[in-house]
Amino acid sequence: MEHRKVPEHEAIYLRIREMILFGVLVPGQPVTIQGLVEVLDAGTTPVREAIRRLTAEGALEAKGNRRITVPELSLTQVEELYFARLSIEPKLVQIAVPRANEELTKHLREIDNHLNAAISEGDIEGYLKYNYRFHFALYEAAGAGILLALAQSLWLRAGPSLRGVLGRYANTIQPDQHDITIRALENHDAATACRAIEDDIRQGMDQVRQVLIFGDSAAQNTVKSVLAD
Amino acid sequence: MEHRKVPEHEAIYLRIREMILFGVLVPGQPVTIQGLVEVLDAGTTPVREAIRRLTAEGALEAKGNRRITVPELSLTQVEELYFARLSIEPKLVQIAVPRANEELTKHLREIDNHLNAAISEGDIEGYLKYNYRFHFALYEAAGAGILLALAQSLWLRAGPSLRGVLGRYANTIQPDQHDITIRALENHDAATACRAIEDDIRQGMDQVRQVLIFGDSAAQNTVKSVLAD
DNA sequence: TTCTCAAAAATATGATCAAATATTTTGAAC
DNA sequence: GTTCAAAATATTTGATCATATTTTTGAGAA
Repeated sequence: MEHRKVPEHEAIYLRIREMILFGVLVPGQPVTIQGLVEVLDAGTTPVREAIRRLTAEGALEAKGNRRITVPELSLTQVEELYFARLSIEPKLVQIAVPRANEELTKHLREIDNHLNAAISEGDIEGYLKYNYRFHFALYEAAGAGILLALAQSLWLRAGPSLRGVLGRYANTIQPDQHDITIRALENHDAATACRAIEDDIRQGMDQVRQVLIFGDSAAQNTVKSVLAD
Repeated sequence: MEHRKVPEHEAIYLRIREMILFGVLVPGQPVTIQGLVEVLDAGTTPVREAIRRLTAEGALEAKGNRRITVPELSLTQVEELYFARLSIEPKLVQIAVPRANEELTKHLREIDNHLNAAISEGDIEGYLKYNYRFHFALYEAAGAGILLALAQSLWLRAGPSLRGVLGRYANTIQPDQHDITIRALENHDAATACRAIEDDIRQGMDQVRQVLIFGDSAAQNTVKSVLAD
């Protein structure tokens, strides 16, 4: 049995990463090395290395004065992410479609069921996790490591802010795009799959954008108006 | 005098980064922490942190067995970079054009002069450095930090392989696109500037691609045929 | 306010331990 | 006696930790 021992710095990296992706650490929150050392009961060196990695990925932000925080997105940064996600993620889907097999669609359906369950239970964290898993199970199928890494970085950047709005407007979540995506995969219909993922990205990013432009009160209405179309 | 001291790990990061970008470290080359500690005359912790950062950026590759190398690009990876660079970098130019002022174009012209001098002297390293500076002086003018970080990562990934081919075919370098770009900036002509950068990216990446497909002997001819168009 | 200084946090060093690779040794078969 | 491969050993490198040093912050005094 090949049980490769995962180095501490790798394990710590993954733990902090999840804390960022799934809402334990929120935008603007200061992150101290010492603090993480205590919370995670780890040594300073592994925590330090994990933080450097996450900073390089844009999941954390190194302020000038040796302070580190979870980034708060500005409006222009949201626009950048909007553009970048729409450039990279549909491409991953396009590559993945011809490589998709029944195993993949079955797996995606499983994840999507968990996702829907989480939504109906109002389980935000569950929603975030299964949504993440859905997208990256799909993206990984493309076998395109560089684009995948870019997508990972983009999710790490968008994740915390996305969580912020979803936490407030969980009821407006529209998982329909996932169904469409899976069906398109089964039909080897790349164009439809790409469009579904594009729409999925737009839905999420639009909410973040609306909150930034109009403040908290706006996102709800915006989403409702989209639903009414 | 406010001389904020740059932390060792930051300085080391920058040094290793340059070694990767400008050809001291070549694709496939194993990189050891201990080795860098000796070469750079540094402590293990700063080197370690710098390596984690560079690994996250794709400038280095962590093999399973705790080994680290400068990545060798596969053909599919080159295609990924091709696509990603063409997605991100022209967008940065598009954003930069309306923000460009005389100071910027003057600076770019300066860099471009150095670049041309380096080419006529057959100074590969100089070429690489000024080419890098040209692109990122332009990209930075966009004021789009996230897209800029993505572009940086893409250059770190493409750089070593690009150097490999340029080192062999320095005489085929076509810096014309830079002239076109600067003039387009002066005319606030975003479309032309974007197209020039696209062509610039294509020229470089095509050479890498050709070498990967047909081996060393092919790139020269391919470039010539492009010139003959 | 501005300055000083102590506490807290980040940074960096070097030592120690563990893991992986490289080298040598061993021993059986031919 | 030679060859080859497996075992044993040595060496290199990576991972982590404890500790010392430096930097920053922020409270309180001038």
